[in-house]
Amino acid sequence: MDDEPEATELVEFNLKQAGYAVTTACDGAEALRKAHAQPPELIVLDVMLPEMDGFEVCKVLRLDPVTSRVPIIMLTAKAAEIDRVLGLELGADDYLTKPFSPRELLLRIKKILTRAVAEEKPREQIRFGDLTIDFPRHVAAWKARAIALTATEFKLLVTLAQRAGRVQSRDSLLRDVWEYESVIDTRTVDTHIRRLREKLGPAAKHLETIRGVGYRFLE
Amino acid sequence: MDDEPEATELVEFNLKQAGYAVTTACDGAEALRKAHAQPPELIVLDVMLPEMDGFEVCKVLRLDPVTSRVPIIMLTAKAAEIDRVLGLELGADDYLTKPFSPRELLLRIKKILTRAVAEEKPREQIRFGDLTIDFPRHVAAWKARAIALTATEFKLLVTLAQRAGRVQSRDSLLRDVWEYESVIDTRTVDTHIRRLREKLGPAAKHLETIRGVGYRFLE
DNA sequence: ACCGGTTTGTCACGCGGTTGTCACGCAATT
DNA sequence: AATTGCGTGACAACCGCGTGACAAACCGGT
Repeated sequence: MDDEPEATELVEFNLKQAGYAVTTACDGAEALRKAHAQPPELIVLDVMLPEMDGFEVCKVLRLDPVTSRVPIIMLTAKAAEIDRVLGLELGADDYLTKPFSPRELLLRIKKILTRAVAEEKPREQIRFGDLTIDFPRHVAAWKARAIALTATEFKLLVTLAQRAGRVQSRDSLLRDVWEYESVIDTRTVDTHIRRLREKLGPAAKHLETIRGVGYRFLE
Repeated sequence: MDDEPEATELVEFNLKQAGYAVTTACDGAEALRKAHAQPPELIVLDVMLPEMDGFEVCKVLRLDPVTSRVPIIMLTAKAAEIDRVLGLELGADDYLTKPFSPRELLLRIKKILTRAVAEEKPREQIRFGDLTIDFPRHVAAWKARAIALTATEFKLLVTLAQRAGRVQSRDSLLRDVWEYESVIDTRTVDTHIRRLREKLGPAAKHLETIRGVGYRFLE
């Protein structure tokens, strides 16, 4: 998905050469439509797009449950934008600054895809010591003893645990857990973290506060 | 690295003329040895080589972690080979078909080198000897031992480390770390540098003061 | 539709760590 | 020797976060 036709073709050619199945789109709306209809394993997204820019596309892709977990590699012209791209405001998985070599892009794609399949398995059920989180059953447990959590609390826990080790800002948590109702106070996150900690009891040690930044799930 | 001595000399002469430091090799094995011992910034590689051909050399260079990220320009006689050269199998960054002009070669080299420095930054985890800085985890560590830093201190460290080797004035640090315009005293930077040094302990040797100018992160 | 209990978002308050500032003294530069 | 620049210690204001409380929204059962 790119604005310059020849750049799109170059990427397409190299990816197909490498054995990947490729679908292209020449603007953001088309990209969103195709991605929703048939979610790909990975998305290469240019920031510079006609009409809707790559940032917007990225946000929408993350909001749509169908595509929210698809890895995204962003192509950007300015190095100054990387903080926005990776800083979980957008939540891209990787990025490249233009101009880039096809080889570099292939390396990134390979890396992300192997990581994705490695993470695919334990996604249904995550374990951290005595803490178990069963995603499909919607149950969290401490030493085989179930912990009664509300929907929001569970979603918050899952969101933190899935990105274990990585700091999540309040804004990014609001996006992922509350699916962006932008009118919500960031302090609301605090309250739910507190309730989570109360209910988790001893397992609350996994929930770490990074002052001035956000929260982190400690492994 | 070429098979015909006079062609090698021609390339070598032109590159040195342009101010590059050049090392040559007259066969594949020698090229690999030299490249591994002292990885260059860029490799110009002829396909036609005695014993091991350029394709083989290219593959081995890519497999060796020491040289896997070094850009490669391949010199080839046949236009038909370019797909193989640029594709995933070999992963060269660019190519030239013989005969070519020295000027053309210089242009390609320049383009790739400027691209390489632009791509150097995208790292979410930086290492300098025993000092590790993990951006998404928001953790700095010395010899695998975490260092407790506040939000501002961490941001200051990251800003300095990302531009390692380059001096940063107090004003530019204020802009990058504190983000808003300087309603803040420049001496405030000193205090935070001090606190950083205290907490970094032995790793503080990376933080250098350039009197009258600013601060620099030493590698 | 009604009602009780639960869930959820918001607010005010207070503590404690963080942060910006200043004065002082030393070191380097002139 | 004078001057400029930086490190150091101390301190006060501030801000971010945890906490308790509360009301609105929600949900399931009758």
